[in-house]
Amino acid sequence: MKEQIIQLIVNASDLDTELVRGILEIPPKADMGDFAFPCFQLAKTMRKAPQMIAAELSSKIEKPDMIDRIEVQGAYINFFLKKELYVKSMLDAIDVENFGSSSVGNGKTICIDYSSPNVAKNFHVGHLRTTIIGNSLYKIYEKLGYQVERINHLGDWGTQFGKLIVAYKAWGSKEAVEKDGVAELMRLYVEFHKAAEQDDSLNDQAREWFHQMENGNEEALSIWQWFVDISLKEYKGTYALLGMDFDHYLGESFYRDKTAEVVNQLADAGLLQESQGAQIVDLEAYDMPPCLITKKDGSSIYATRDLAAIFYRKKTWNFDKCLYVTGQEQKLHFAQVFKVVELLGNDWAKDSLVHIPYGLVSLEGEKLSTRSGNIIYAEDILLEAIDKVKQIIAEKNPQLEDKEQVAKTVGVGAIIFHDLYNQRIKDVSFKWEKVLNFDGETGPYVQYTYCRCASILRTVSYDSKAPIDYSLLLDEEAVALIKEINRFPQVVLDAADRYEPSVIARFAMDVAQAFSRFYNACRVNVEEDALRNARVKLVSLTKTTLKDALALLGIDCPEQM
RNA sequence: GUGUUCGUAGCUCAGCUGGAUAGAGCAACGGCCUUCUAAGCCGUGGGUCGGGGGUUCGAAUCCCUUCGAGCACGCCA
Repeated sequence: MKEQIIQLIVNASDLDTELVRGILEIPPKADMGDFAFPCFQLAKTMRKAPQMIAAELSSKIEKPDMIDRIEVQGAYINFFLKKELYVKSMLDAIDVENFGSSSVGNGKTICIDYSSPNVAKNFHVGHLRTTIIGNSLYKIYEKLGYQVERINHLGDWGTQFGKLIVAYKAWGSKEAVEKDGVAELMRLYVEFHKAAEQDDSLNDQAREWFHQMENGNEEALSIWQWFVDISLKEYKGTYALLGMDFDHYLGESFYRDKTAEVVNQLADAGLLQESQGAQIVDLEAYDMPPCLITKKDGSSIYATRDLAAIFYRKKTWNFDKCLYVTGQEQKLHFAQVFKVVELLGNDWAKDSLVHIPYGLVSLEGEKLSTRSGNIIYAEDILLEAIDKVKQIIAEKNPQLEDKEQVAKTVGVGAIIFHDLYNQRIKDVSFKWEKVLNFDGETGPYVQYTYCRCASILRTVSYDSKAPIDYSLLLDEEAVALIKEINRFPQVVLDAADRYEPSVIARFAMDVAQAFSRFYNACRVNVEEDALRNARVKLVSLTKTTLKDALALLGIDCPEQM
């Protein structure tokens, strides 16, 4: 219908079709019409007051049957469509099976590097963000037809393992590590740092053990592997709770035999310079500090391993894009690494390597830090949320079946939604009372709305094959809901373009709010068959849209709660 | 110091590829459960869009400047 209006204006004005398409907009409020054509920017070329242009242009437009009326308000020409036809055209355009899907990504591959926790360290609120954002981007791109490779680039290599081995040998035991897992490894790590402050020789021992690891020392590697396995087991428990998974666990250790080639390439290309004993790539020409490639002792650093990973991924999956979901504090690091890739003659680096930063998580205004005890584990948050949901169920819906499963779906959904509802770049101040609030703009609200839809479809009898009389869906609330739902395909594309899951979360909220208004204003279970069938159709469409939208965030919907 | 991100209602945030009286939620107050789940709906109050310039017919939105906050800036990742 938009196209038809564009055509009407073009016919009446001799304006360029694309120009008209660009100007035509949807008014901020329903009582201003369904489409609006502001004439301000035509004033310059037509050398007339915009109000006059609007008046003259509107008088030249031949009003077809689909339009109820055309009104001029100032410089705006407002088009009011015949609601019945508009509603029908919107609903007909929706292919329920593939609503929101697209083929724009067909034949293209996207690698997403996310979550990537540091092995032997606890999985806290901050890690939750990259995991949840990355997972949502995966769902969004999959919806658009892309082949997506989910990569967990574990921090499983480096000097810290030398430290851990020293600490384990000095103060640890097999039993304690097996019993307490990552928590015990963290304790050993902290213990090491305390002791190293007094005795610097411990640092030398640690470096020596890491050196042994790099040289393939069996004892060192078997302890390291054990620590990795223990950590991974815990992380996978958290992933399972979140309902998330990866296609590849390829940590930094995977690239340890692939960094030498990168260094050689850089040397051959004449990009390496020695500086204070280290090897660097100078990036002054690009207004950036130098990128450190090898330390003065010759060993590789994270930039080197990131470079090796990029080339490995390009070779293995020939990605069209490779996304990095990490904190915004790493912005400079990725800018440097991407530039180095480009300087090696890889033109694709410019468009296909993308850092997706997110804001810092603080705890009640204070920085997260293990040492001061300012730390909250991801799993604890999820379990607290689930527990809170159980309490609410006991209070509001004690006869509910499947209480455990519902509590998990709603509790985890609340945490994920809370994390994705705002723009990812915003810093987050973690507050329990916010996270555990399930009223208003929250995941449980959207899920609750979904349950209301499900409940109607369960209890109301209707004929799913009966033809729908669209003239019965003209209540203000119904039209508003249909307009909202209709945005879904564009919303998914916008979210992908901006790498911004919050766009989807906001959309889910808008649909849920529009439905709640419809629900309160329009009863579905009415006597008249035709009206009941029409409204059920809308409820059913709302239900699948909410489910699909939440699925793009990584959130499930219970049928009852 | 340099770079970068952010600054919108008491709080948390939408809106930012320029357009009609700046929108939600939370908190406060007042209504709505004998009919589809009240984790809901309706209403009231609450804003110099950090400040100042500029571009424009039009700026929360673009540019400059200034103030404030976070983050980064070589051998951690």
